[in-house]
Amino acid sequence: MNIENILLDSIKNAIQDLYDTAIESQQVQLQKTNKEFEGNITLVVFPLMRITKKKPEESAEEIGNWLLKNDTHITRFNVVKGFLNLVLSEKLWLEAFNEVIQTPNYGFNSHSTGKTYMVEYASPNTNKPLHLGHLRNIFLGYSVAEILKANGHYVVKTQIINDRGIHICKSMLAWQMFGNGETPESSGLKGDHLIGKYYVKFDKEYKKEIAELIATGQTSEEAEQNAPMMLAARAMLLKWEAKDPEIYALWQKMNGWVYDGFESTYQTMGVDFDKLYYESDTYIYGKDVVEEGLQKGQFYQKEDGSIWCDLSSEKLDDKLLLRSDGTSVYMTQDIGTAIERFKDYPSLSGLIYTVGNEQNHHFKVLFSILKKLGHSWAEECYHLSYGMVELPEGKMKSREGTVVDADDLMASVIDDAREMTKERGQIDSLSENEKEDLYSTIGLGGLKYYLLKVEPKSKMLFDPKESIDLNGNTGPFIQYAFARIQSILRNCEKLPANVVTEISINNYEIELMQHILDYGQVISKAGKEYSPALIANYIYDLVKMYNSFYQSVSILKEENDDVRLFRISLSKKVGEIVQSGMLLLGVNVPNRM
RNA sequence: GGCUCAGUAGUUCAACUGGAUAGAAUGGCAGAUUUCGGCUCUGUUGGUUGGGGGUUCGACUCCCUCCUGGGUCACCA
Repeated sequence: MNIENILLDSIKNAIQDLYDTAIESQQVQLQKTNKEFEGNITLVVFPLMRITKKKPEESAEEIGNWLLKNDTHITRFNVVKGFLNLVLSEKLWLEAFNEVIQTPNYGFNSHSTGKTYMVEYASPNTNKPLHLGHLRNIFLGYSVAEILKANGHYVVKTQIINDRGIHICKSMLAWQMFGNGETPESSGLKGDHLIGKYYVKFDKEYKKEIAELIATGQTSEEAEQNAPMMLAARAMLLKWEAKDPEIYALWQKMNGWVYDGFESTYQTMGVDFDKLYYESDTYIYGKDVVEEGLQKGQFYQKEDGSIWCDLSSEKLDDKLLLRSDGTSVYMTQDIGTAIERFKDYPSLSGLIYTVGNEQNHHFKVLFSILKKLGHSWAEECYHLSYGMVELPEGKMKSREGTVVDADDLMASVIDDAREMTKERGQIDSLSENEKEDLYSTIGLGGLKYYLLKVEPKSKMLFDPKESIDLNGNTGPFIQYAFARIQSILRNCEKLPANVVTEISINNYEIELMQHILDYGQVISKAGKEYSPALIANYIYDLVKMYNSFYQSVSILKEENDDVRLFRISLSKKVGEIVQSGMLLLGVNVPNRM
């Protein structure tokens, strides 16, 4: 049962009857009634003025009277300017609510769309540990994958690991020169942190060398090119490409350390992947596709032999795909990798790339080229572009050491949660293990929620103090509401399958039910717009409404049996939605805290 | 310079894609209750939506033009 659809039909009938005109559903504008007026749903009559040929107030009055007479669901109405505010019967709300509590997986699309999407996120370089920017990326990608599943799609979660190139060689070289055989075991450092340490070391020594060369009279560009460290790193890259056994073994060993480190970070984060791609495999992809495109006339060749794609029809500059020496560029591999993924997963409908907004242009070009190559699925590729995370003191800069490390940050929010929960929590009955789980549920929940509640595409400010705050629009605030509901459910009698629909209910309850009825639409919209923020804000509103309701009535002590059971059922349903919605964000909710 | 995205209470974010007097949170101030878990709730304070013009019943939203700040535009990865 969809209340808006019921109203829609009634309104169409009203227009037919009153003005002898058939109208389309799109011409009927319904919205929630503003708080300051009485009513649940409001019809905006301005767009209908052409049909009624009367003043807005008059038209609204006429339609309102017709509805009152002919639709038993409408109990009252009032008109404010061009807005017709309708009050629906309590019974209608309760009937709709009964339907909600009988629907399994309420809000989720229960029948499969048959479509499969691949969501790519994380995609780190293997020369340093993850940082705050990765956290936003990974939480976003993971959440969008969950939201797509809730919409009935199949999802393959993936990442492409940038495991080759000059940056790795820098770490390898520094380790060879200064490492004395240090390992994660011998140093006690996480593998990714160990490698990161040598990447920094490289940079330091390299700068020293540059300074020395400049002192001998070289320009800074010359010095950057000629510094022995850089020459050695380049030489190492060439050896790697030639699969030199010694270098290759070193590369495998050091990457192995990094993967172990990443794995442990992902585990703490609570995210996973279905399929991994490595750049050391994928960097060769794409060349043949480009050659083939040239044959078919989709691309063109310049006199020097370089191959280009003409994108003037898309109002984009032409894009280089193969250099004159025949080597490939980033775009080449991205084209090849996309096509390869469709070979690996023939049922794929589209790809979602979770990548920062500095690559907006890159993906625009990528999708245009894929379309030009005749891949219809290019239409369903999407760049999930997100804004930079900034700190109160400005941007994160690795050179200035202001990068917030992912492992450190997570450990610190969990510590904070421990402190606060010890002071205020009601957790004496929990075992030590359960307590530790709880601290990470709260700490990480706060962090994830904080990073996801902002619209992905806008840049955001990260204030460490605020991220695990307990008040306001925060994860722990929502978790607390859930824990309180669970406390009620522990102390109540068994609930019947249905709620009695002849009881009298108040505005808090109607507002809550109305909001609950929106859940499915919110999930669907969040899926279409790839926006976890919509889910976060929806849950927050739900919890605020519930808290007001909780404060204003008594639930377990209500004497009327039917009303009490209704209020408990309502609480239970709110709890379930909070839990399922938060899980879409990758956030757990605790039974006690 | 070309293209592109953004600019909303002191601060951090919303605004159902053109709808009512632009909403929350936080901060400040003033209250509630001793309960079904106070990590709660209710008031109040705070805005020329960067400036200016236009489109219409109606603009944060669409168009034009300035101002400010990002990003991007490599035979770099």
